[in-house]
Amino acid sequence: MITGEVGAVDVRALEALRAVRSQGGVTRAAAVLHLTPSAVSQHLASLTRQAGVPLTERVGRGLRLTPAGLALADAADDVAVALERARTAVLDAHQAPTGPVRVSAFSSGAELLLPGLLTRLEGSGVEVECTDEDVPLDDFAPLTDRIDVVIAHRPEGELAWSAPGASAGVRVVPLLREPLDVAVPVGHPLELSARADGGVRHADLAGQRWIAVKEGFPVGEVLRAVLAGGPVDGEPPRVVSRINDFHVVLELVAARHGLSLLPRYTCGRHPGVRLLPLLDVRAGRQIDALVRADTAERPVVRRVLSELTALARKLAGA
Amino acid sequence: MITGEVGAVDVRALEALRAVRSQGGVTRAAAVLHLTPSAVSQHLASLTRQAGVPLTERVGRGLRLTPAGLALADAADDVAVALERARTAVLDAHQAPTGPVRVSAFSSGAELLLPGLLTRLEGSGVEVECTDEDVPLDDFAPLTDRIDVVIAHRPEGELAWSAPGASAGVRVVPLLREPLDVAVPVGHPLELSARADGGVRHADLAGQRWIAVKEGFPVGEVLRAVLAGGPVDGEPPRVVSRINDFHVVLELVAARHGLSLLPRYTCGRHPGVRLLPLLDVRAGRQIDALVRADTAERPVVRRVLSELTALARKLAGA
DNA sequence: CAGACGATATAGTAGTACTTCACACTAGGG
DNA sequence: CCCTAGTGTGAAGTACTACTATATCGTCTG
Repeated sequence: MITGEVGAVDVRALEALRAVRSQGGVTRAAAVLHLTPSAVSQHLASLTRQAGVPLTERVGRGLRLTPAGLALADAADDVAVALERARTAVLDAHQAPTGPVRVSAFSSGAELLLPGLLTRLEGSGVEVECTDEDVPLDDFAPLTDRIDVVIAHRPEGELAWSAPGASAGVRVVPLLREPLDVAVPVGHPLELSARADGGVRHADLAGQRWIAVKEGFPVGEVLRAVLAGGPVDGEPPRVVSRINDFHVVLELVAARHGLSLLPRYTCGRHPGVRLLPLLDVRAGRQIDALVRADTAERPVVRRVLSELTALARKLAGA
Repeated sequence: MITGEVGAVDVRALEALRAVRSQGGVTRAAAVLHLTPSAVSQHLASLTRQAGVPLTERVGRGLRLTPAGLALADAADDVAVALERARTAVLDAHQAPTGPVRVSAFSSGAELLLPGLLTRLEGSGVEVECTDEDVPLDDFAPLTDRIDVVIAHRPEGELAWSAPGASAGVRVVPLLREPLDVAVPVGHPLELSARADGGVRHADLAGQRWIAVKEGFPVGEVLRAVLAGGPVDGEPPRVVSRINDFHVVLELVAARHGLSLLPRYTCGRHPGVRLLPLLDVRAGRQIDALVRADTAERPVVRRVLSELTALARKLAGA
């Protein structure tokens, strides 16, 4: 027997491994687990000792899971799911799903979905605790360690949420697709030309000044893709501002400081701004709910998800 | 919040619940877990407290799982499987399957299969630890808590191993079917009549004296069923002895103390006994390997099982 | 080269998971 | 009938192990 340490693999150690994978480091993993980095490190050491194979490798001053570590983490996902199923099997079976659920959304998604969600769950015993979390694309998945249901958005078509392994064990529940329109101030030449046509075309966008979101944030790539459909009129498009809050963007557009690409349902009500559909380019964002596989087993969470999808269906239909 | 106890369900408590189900009691469960009954009882209490629903109910001076308890135990099976998968994922991945495996068989099955199994695994690094365990039909499944691979037999056709819940979480790997023949001493009238016919018929068995196995043991029911095909010649068949060891039975048959129903492959080599096939009644026993679902995930165990099935195929073909 | 930050190692501590022991209850016999 | 042998359960004690606190080492940044 070469195996230095025999005995059942510890579930908490597996939990630590999962956290390290999703958070990308011992320190942050420790944070979401409410532990000290030392404890997490010891868990990793214990697992590594049992495996005989290194599960982590140093990269810079940080840490990364080896292929073996990733494999074990995947297995750990199944363990977590099975455990949650066990708890659900009886522990919550006899009573209606109730209790606290942490839900987050990026700000415009929060406006769109959270009020309706709260209304639907009023008096149901489900206590939705809301947060707004607007983060770069790659940072959505790790949030699921702290937050049960993460409402996130991404440029449509992209696989996304497929980060190196950070999003393993995270389930993606598609909610709705929201088209992105060109936002122009009332009275803008494009508005007039669009009145006949029903929208604008790629070629119409020549020489405009644009307001985009900050680098790395979800919808930013879409604007770049639309404009890069070919240098418009030979002249490269200019991005004059980078603003994340759509309300600010709307005000800037209304004040004729530039155009922008904005989601239709969320931004369609500003009196000084018209949203003009893009006729020859397909532009949109996909809104998803991100849930960890084990979290998704909790009946309360399932309830919240079903309300969310129902709500989204209604919104997309209207 | 009514939930008195919050916090993750303990895997060891689930393990205890599983053992109580399969062993049918706290004391025996404690034995297979290498714990005291008190510890097991406390685990049950902990789970019950979290569930809010009683998981066990008293019956006589013993104990039985409630439906809720059975449901939770089923979920616990999945947890155990997931954990074993996790361990396998890495811990044993890099090395060929090796190590100790406990295998048991009922005595005649042991004769039939164990020598071949040991030969096939010679020098493979798999250390097969053999035991012979000949127990009543219902007691085979619980053995899987102490023994990795339990080779058992049952009257063919019966679902069997479907005891109240004791066999939940136990996988059945069919090995081979062995016909049961009528054993007669050489020179017996039936032997002569069978020479032309190729076997005996139900009607031929009138008025014979029979040697059966003890009450409750696997093949006993088959003899009863064969003879009960209708009172043979009006006269009810007489069972004069109850012997479990087939070698003893063979000696008794050879010494003309009665006939018996014996498995063909295992008992066909005695010089003083002829085995005559039953022509108009289908009689046989099914030989299976019983393995707990989580145990079956261990690579060494899978190796042993694959060798066993291969060996059985070869035997059935010959 | 400081200095900040990340992971890890060691020693100490607090909690918990078990055992031990004592008890309550049921079943079966003398 | 009581008595014994069996069952599961509860309370107190103990040993362990899972975590924290603290210190150290390595790596990137200004």
